Amino acid sequence: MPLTLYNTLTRRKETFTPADPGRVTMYVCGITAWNYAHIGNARPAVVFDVLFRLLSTRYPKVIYARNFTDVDDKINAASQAQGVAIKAVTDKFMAIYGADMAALGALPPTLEPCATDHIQQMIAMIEVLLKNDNAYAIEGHVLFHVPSFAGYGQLSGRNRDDMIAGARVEVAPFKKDPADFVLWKPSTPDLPGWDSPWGRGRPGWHIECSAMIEAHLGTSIDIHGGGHDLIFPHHENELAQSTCAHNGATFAGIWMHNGFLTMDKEKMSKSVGNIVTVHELLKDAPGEALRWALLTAHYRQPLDWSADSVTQAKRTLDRLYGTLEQVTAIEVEKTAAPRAVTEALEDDLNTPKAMAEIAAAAKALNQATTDPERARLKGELLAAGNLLGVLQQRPDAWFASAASAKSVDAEEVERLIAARIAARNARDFKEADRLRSIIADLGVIIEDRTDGTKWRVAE
RNA sequence: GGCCGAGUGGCAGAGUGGCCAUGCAGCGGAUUGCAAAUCCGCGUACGUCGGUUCGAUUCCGGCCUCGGCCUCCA
Repeated sequence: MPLTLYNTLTRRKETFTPADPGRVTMYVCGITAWNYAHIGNARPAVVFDVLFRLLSTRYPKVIYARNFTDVDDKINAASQAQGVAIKAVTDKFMAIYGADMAALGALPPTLEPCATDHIQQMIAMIEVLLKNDNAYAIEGHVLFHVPSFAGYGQLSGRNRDDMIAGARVEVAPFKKDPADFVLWKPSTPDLPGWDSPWGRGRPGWHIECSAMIEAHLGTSIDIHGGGHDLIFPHHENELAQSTCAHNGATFAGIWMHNGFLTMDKEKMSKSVGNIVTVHELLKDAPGEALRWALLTAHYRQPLDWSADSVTQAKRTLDRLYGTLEQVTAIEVEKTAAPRAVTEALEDDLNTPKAMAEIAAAAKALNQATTDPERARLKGELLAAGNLLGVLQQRPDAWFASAASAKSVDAEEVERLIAARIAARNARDFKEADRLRSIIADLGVIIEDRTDGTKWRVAE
């Protein structure tokens, strides 16, 4: 089945056809490294990780780049407030972000370029834009001249007049056009800056992505992704710059944007203050449960985050790992994921549908009566899980990590279970039930199976 | 004001012009010493008012409600 993806630019689903099937390119806007990432920041990382996994099963080489913005006013402010070097701030939060995303099961991207390593490329691109009359230098600034690009506004679906009418920012007096945006701006001695033909300065926000894409992926890329709020102005401006710098070449084949995470229906945002960081969430829940919760809604839909969504995700995974635990002894047969799962993902990453099919695969495994059947179905379930980036742990490791989140005295539980087994063997069921009731009071559920008594921590 | 989304059963959340989403929770049954796990089964779900249609949750239009972007933002 062909892979179809929704293209923000055309506002419809399109068949994905890479320019070069031997080298598929994807660029996703990452984060500004100034603080802990919140769970909303994690949504694109997880969503595009699923796409990365899916593409990797279809194409021999997929280059996935996710950038870090490491020069920015918020970073400067954090550096001054904390009295530490800028690089100390960015290094710290890039490392934390990497660890957090890894905990969420996101594979490392092929490339993670930093803005400050590409200043020369940015300057070079700005010079091209100046030469092409798409930009002008004035008072130490270089500005992109929006009217010079006829296609401006296509991506976000707005025209210039609307934008000017709705503008909430004061227009700098030296702008030729109110919509013009900064490519380069002067810097002060106390702030980071680089020498340039226009004096010591620093780049505008949008140019870094254009320059890094050109440097690492090429003039045109197959997929450009990011959060919905980046459509305007960030991606609109990137599109304008890159297209103009490359004489009209198509910048990105497909533009993809994930919807927002909300808290009580309101956008999760640091400025609103209704955020919960991945770092904090990981203290109470396995990363895999957070990942599952992030994928329960289609990526373009809004997703309301709550403690309950995590609990529910965890329970669902408990069930799936429970199914896998039952077949621990069965040797896996190497197979592809069930077609239904793959097809769901090929339809614009319909992860909820894929999850429904994973549930069906687990049910089939539970229903299986012969070992060869179990071996095959186990293989299918694991392959399906791998596409979504879940179910790859050993079941006992999953249950152990879930248990460790609560403080349960494992030795005490084991001792009580042994006592209960002795009571059962003596057919003293009254005593056995009394012991189980004590165990239950510890928050532990036990299961008598043919291969012995297992226990796990209740919610 | 301009542009763009969304409103589905107790909760989460897909999808479709006529038949089943799925998961969690709940109820009944099988199984179990009792449980748990698993399996089987159950619940008159589609914001509202009109229109198109043999038939609409699904298409069209009005309305209501909520959210997003237009400024840094995943």
